[in-house]
Amino acid sequence: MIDPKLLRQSADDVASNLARRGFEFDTGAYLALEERRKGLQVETEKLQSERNASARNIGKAKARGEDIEPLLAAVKDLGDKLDGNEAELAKVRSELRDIELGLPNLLADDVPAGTTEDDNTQVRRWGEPAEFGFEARDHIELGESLGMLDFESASRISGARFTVMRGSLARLQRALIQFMLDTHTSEHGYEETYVPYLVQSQALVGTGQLPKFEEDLFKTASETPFYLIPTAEVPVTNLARDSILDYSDLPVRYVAHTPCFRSEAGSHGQDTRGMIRQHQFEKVELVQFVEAGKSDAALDELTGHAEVVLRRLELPYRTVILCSGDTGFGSTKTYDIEVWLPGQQKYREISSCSNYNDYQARRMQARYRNPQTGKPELLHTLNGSGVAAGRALIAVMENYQNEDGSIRIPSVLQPYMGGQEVISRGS
RNA sequence: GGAGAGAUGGCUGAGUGGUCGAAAGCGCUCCCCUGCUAAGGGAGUAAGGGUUGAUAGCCCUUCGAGGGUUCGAAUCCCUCUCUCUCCGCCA
Repeated sequence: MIDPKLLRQSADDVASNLARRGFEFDTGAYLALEERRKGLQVETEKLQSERNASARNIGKAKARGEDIEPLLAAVKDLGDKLDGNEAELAKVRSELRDIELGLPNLLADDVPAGTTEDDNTQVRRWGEPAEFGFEARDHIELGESLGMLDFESASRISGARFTVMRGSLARLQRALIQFMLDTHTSEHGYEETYVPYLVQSQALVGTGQLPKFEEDLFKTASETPFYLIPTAEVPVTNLARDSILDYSDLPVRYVAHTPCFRSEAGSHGQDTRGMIRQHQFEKVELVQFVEAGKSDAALDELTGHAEVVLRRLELPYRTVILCSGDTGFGSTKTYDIEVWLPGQQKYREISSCSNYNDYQARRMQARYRNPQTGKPELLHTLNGSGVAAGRALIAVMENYQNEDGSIRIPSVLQPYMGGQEVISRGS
């Protein structure tokens, strides 16, 4: 959520920033509603103040043993008037809130202009795509010929966009997850967390998926519905919800491995083959809470933490900064890390690292105490994939393939594979 | 699933219709005293919001959540959620 004070005072500045995303903010309608809110609130609070004063007087008079009937008569109409005002105010406030929750975050100044992902710009590149002396296969072909990737069974069980993995390949994904968690906890200072995979709507409002993107989520049919998390960002970031962190605890760094569930509504026809785009996938997520003013540096640092994983795995990648039109709803600035996939001859997203500034923190009242002023201030929240395990698995398969269809295991993963060096049919 | 108890400020914990946003203790901050790995004295110390040039005043809201009764509710009534204890069941 954008600071409502800023919206009131500088609505046009906000609108022109949001226009960079292609988002249209109707400032006139907002400000008119805001004027009504102001009038109603002042009026309502005045009435509340009157009610409180007279209630106190009645109490005192009663204590003195005086006749309170005249006093009661005097406040007779106050209650009804107040009820009406309060109801109207609540309505206006909720309309304002609906608008505010529907506004994306302000973009950072250095986000490049653009409309689609084609306008994202590369900020660095690492490694060189390997030359194979044969035609590189994609992960589907590799996995199926190894007998370890089974889309047929998956579709029989759950339909499209699911995967069944077997044997060493299933283990390899687990190895990747373990390796990533260990790297982030022991080298990058993250605390490992285990969090719920089912959350209530308020948590998703806090991180920004709701109310706007409900169609992307899976929802249970229970009486109070649960949503399946689309990313660990949701439960992990909500750890700071409604709390005031000690300054000395900052920066807070959490890492979590969770499955992620996405309906992929609206992406019909995209990546229908293979396990690039699934309803369920594994991801290791990095989350940071930092003090205001330190989130820019933290984003660079967090992105670097994700990149370390790919370097250790010796997977060629490039890092791009998302353009204004491609930056996510709540993000002020996002770096995507794209890994080289020989089977597609393309760089594909494997991590997305974003600075949310105080946008999520305001939605969930996540604060820290400023030691200078002693007052609570909104945290800045960041998150990024460190990295998506399913896609990392694809990247390893395709980049480490041999001509005979076997797959070498990256050396950093071998300890997690009981020393195994190659995955071949039957092993 | 059954029975019972509870939910109050950073923490512990009083408070059962009328200056209660809330005693006391702990913690924390500042000051004084003391001059030393201590103790003592004093003051302050919830959050959110509105108004405003203002982090000055003033005002509003909040004692798990949501309703209700009342001139007035932390206190009474209803619903819900959560926590704890015991029993049952269970990975």
